[in-house]
Amino acid sequence: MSAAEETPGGEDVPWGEVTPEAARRLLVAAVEAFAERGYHATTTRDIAGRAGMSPAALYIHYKTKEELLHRISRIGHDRALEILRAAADGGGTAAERLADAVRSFVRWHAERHTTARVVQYELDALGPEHRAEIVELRRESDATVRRIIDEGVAAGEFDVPDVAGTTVAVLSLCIDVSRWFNTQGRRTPDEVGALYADLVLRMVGAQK
Amino acid sequence: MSAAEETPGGEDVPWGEVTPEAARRLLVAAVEAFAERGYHATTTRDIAGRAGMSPAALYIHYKTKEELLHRISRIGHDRALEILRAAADGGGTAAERLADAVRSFVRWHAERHTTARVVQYELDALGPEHRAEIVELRRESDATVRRIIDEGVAAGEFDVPDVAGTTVAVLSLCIDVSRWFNTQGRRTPDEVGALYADLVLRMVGAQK
DNA sequence: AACGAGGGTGAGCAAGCGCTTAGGGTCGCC
DNA sequence: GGCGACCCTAAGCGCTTGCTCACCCTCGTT
Repeated sequence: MSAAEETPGGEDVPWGEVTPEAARRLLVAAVEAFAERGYHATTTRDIAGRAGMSPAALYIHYKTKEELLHRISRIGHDRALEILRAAADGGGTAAERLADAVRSFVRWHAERHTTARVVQYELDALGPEHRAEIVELRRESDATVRRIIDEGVAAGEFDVPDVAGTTVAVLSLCIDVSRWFNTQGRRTPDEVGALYADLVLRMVGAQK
Repeated sequence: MSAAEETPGGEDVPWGEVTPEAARRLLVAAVEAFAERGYHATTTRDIAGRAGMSPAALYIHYKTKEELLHRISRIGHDRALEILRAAADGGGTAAERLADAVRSFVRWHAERHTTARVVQYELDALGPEHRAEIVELRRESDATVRRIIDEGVAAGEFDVPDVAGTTVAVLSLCIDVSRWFNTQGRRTPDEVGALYADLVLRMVGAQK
């Protein structure tokens, strides 16, 4: 059920669900290129070159450059939503679930910040139907976080005057990690996740 | 000293400092186009067309398309920094100054979200020297916010375990407003500014 | 009336784009 | 060992891109 396959060792293999191997190599190359230069500034020749293939090889596995972006975006959004739902459906108080959601969501946006950058910031490059499909997934992410906050308010754990606005702010804060996070930087994904979980608990007025 | 000229009536005229008028029309057209489609997806023909001119007219006023982006980015960053500094240098407690900074900074990112989107998200499209110049302005924005938080901690107003990390988070939160804010949406720039000022005060543990 | 300067245009160049097509090498399978 | 299925490539088509260039129109000045 997971969006990422696992090795016998047990760790995640990103893009493990993309087969055959040549198609996966192209997709990984596209993620890197899109993250570095943006979708429109990336050429199909560049993608194919990074995957060690000729420009024409791309079109054996994908109909268009936009289909590549869509596949990346779809898989990434599925994974992000899965992470949020796992936290929301976990046990514990609303504060614990919210902290858990933010921690794992932020960690993903930091660790996979190349993927996340494409997923979160290249939405407008998708065609209309593909964009609509992705927008729907985002709505579900929003609803998942909002539900946790709602429950925290109902339980008296949180003090939140504006649930809808706070939900947008929380998600926006987490997503933007993929823009500024740098692997060379001082903080690890775990540290950023912990910091952000703390900040978000403060935003919702959870008592420590 | 203001980055925006004023009419006799007193209200801001954005891009008022750009002359002559034809150059300003082109720049405004470029801001709209870049915000809608992104820098790389925008053609010089599109920019000139929006300004009611032929493609060649653009090159009378700007050497390259990149110079247009740089002018936009430079003016926008100057304005953003000016807003932050005005709040930081204003009177009152650290909490009042921080709330003021967030409120006006967010309001600008919401009101001028087309400009802000270009300014904040098209940094990578700049050439190396131009990018370096803009990165330096961002460092100054960061330092300005950090100073307010530092002072609040020193005065015992705030409780912030990680000042550097919290500064990044606060700026990131504000900047990302330009990505999701929609003029058609339910909230006014003022409302978002007020909400975010409240959220940020909670993040730094300011007592109400 | 002549003129020079500066802001504008129509046409188009060289390069690069997304994508297609004809064909070739390498398999497993009978 | 013959053969079709599957990947992949070299070459290139039609189009768009950023940008240029030769020319022109509209001024204020003399």
